Amino acid sequence: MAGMNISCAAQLSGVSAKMIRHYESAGLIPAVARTAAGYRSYTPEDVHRLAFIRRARAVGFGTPEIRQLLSLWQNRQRPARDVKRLAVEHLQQLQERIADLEAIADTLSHLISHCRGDGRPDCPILDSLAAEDPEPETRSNRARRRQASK
Amino acid sequence: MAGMNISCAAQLSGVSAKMIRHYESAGLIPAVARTAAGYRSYTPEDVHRLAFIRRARAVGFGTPEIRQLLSLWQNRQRPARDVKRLAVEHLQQLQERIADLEAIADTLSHLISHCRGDGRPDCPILDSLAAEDPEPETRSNRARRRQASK
DNA sequence: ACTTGACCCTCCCATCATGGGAAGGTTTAG
DNA sequence: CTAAACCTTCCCATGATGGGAGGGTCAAGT
Repeated sequence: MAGMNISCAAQLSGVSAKMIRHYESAGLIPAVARTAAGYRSYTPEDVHRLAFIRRARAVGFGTPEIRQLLSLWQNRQRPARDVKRLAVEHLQQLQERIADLEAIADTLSHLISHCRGDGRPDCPILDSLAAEDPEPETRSNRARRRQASK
Repeated sequence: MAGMNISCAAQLSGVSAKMIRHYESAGLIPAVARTAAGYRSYTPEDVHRLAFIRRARAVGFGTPEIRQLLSLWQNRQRPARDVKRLAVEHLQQLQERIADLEAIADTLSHLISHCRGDGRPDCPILDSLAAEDPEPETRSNRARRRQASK
């Protein structure tokens, strides 16, 4: 019945109007109904779908994964296995990113702890960045090796 | 003397030719010398600077921070304090991102552990994403609160 | 000398999620 | 009837990175 405006749908779903249009153009949500004047008109179901997307994004899923999640959600016959596999893969990616960031943070805090940080110019942080030889263990390093070993 | 080609500089510095041009247009490195034909010509110093940038990026610094690091590096009179402050701020950001990702990963692995993942369709992961009410603790949540409390 | 392959150049486009903003039409309350 | 508050589409920007097209250049082999 009462279709609502995009800004109303935005408030109810917690997704900005900007992003709602974006998701529509990205095909995450089907094109909704329009009023005579061309205004988008949302049903509560549309809003529910948008909120689903918001929550999926909040746990870090990207557009392609969300697309799959939505289709699994719609499908009453889905095997929970498929959902779980998707989630586990995503979790592994998250854990990789966390490990990468932690390695970086460790390197950095190591450097920081060796820097007196007073008014004098000598600083092991800059020294390390300027170092000729040693290539420290970094994300891009390991990513490169991962690539190479594929 | 022997200025080198961009691909040579790329190999020596570990920065792709693509990114070298990019850093130049972004102003991270001054425009280098050109041959008569317009080819960029790099000195060992240029390469050193590029490698500095690569290492700075490897510990996660972004363009603006690297800009500052480079100018501190050039400046023989810099106080180590300034370098350290930059690094500490960056480390804090890293730790925030790590905490955010860990919160997400925790939520996700919690959901996963409750999903049998067999051939049947009921799945707490989808249920949670479709949930009407409870808004789980997420990065965007806290970021929003941080914004709001500023 | 001439061809060929390996370079180099500059632009443009795409990613991913998000927002800013302009130009212009619509609706609604005063 | 007007002004505010909507709505629409389209373009641009972020940040790091790569792909590719179209076109010029250089070095080595014939």
